[in-house]
Amino acid sequence: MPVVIKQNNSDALATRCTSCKVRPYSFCRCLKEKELKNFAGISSEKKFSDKQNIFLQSDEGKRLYNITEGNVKIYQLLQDGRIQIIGFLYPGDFFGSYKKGKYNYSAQAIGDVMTCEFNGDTLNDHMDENPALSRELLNMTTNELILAQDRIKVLGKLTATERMASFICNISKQRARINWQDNPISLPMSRQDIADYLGLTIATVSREVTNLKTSSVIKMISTSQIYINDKTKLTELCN
Amino acid sequence: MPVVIKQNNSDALATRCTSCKVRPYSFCRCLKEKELKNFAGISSEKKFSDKQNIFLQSDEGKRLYNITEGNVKIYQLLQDGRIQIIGFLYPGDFFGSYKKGKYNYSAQAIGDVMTCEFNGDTLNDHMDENPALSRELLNMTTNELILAQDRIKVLGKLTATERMASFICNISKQRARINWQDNPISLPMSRQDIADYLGLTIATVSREVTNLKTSSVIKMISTSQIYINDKTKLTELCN
DNA sequence: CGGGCTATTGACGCCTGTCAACTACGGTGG
DNA sequence: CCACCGTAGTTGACAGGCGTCAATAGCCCG
Repeated sequence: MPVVIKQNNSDALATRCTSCKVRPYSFCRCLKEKELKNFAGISSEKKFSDKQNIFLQSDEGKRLYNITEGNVKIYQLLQDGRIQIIGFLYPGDFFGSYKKGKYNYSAQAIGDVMTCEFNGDTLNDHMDENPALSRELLNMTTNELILAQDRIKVLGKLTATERMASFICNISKQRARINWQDNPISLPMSRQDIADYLGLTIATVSREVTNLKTSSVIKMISTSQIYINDKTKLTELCN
Repeated sequence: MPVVIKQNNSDALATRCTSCKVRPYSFCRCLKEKELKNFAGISSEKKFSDKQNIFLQSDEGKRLYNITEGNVKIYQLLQDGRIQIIGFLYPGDFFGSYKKGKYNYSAQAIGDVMTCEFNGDTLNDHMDENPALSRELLNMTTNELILAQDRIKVLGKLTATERMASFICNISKQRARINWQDNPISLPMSRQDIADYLGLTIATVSREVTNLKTSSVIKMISTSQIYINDKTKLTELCN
């Protein structure tokens, strides 16, 4: 079970949102300082540990989560057990649903994860009162849609080499966006996760990493630490 | 060049939105009757003919289009000419962008198309005045995102047979959603378009259609008219 | 009836999947 | 501190699904 970290007592509420490190990157950045304490009151911090499911696609529920620390994968399962990872999510990203019905994917923690959990109904009420909130959610959902459309192109047309190259490129860009080190980069997810994300197999992913090493486009600091030697060449490989 | 059909004179404005057949399926359904005339004033009807580009990915612009008649494909081009069709759009769907910068895809008419064109700035202003509008756009964008995520699964994990089956299923469902005949169904797009949509080649698409015919899951009325004989079997093939 | 485009079908090859063996690494216990 | 073990990643051999290319068939329209 997820762990509720702090009770919503007044002290905690006063500082939780105002001191939140990911606020500049999450949808709550649209709120004014004075609204934050109130907003903290409608959310609760929840912690998840490695490989713990945050929710399943089959769950009935309307909860929205904001990642404050760690990484999350969202995925869909096919009947026969095949898995497709829809996306990797990072601090500042949100996921879940504020509508009734089943979720469109399952969500699982990669390593330790800290989240802000919102009830969909409560969030909807807030949107009614504060139009800026729905505008910001519209903005961020539109950005998500753009990312999803780019992924459609990757999975529909790119070769294994191109998929791997664009994966590394995109991780690096994402790190830069939230002001983290963008080279070298650490990969929090396993090779199997990368394969399930790129529509490949673990063997192919491994081979492509080896190829990138051999052509010295990248250098492996460790299994999960990549240093990009030649950004130009990497970008070319992305097509 | 696109053809502007009606000048925004007062008579046309009074009836254009109120008599619009796709309004129950498009984002403007959130507007009240009395707001419609005003809303008609910020849009203009534009017509496009077969294979005409509505905009290119490289265009600078912020225009949003609502389809009132016909079908549109949105697609991305790779450097070397490979094409990935991101989606087929139908009456009631919207596309384009209300933010500054380049579009995320190109849009092209499939057959004759009638649209409502909005200027992004004007639409943004309207969202400021009318929060219901941004809520509705949020709803519809969220639905788009769900469709895109399902497509990620299709392109990442499904076999050619499964892709073809789910394509036919989805078209049928889409027709039902806007209260059109859902069996038999007409396919407005070419085999090449279907291939570029499903991440396959025209040869494979053709072979899969033949397989579905041979196993009498479907029957071809003409090249572009499919009758679904066995919906259960078709659904099973989708996984 | 003929020309041109689109769709179908066949032959063949390649990219990536499958399966399995091997290697690297990290944690645990003696 | 090191031997042991389990998990994760790499690599090789082989196979198969889908792409490529080309020939044929079907269809629309003049």
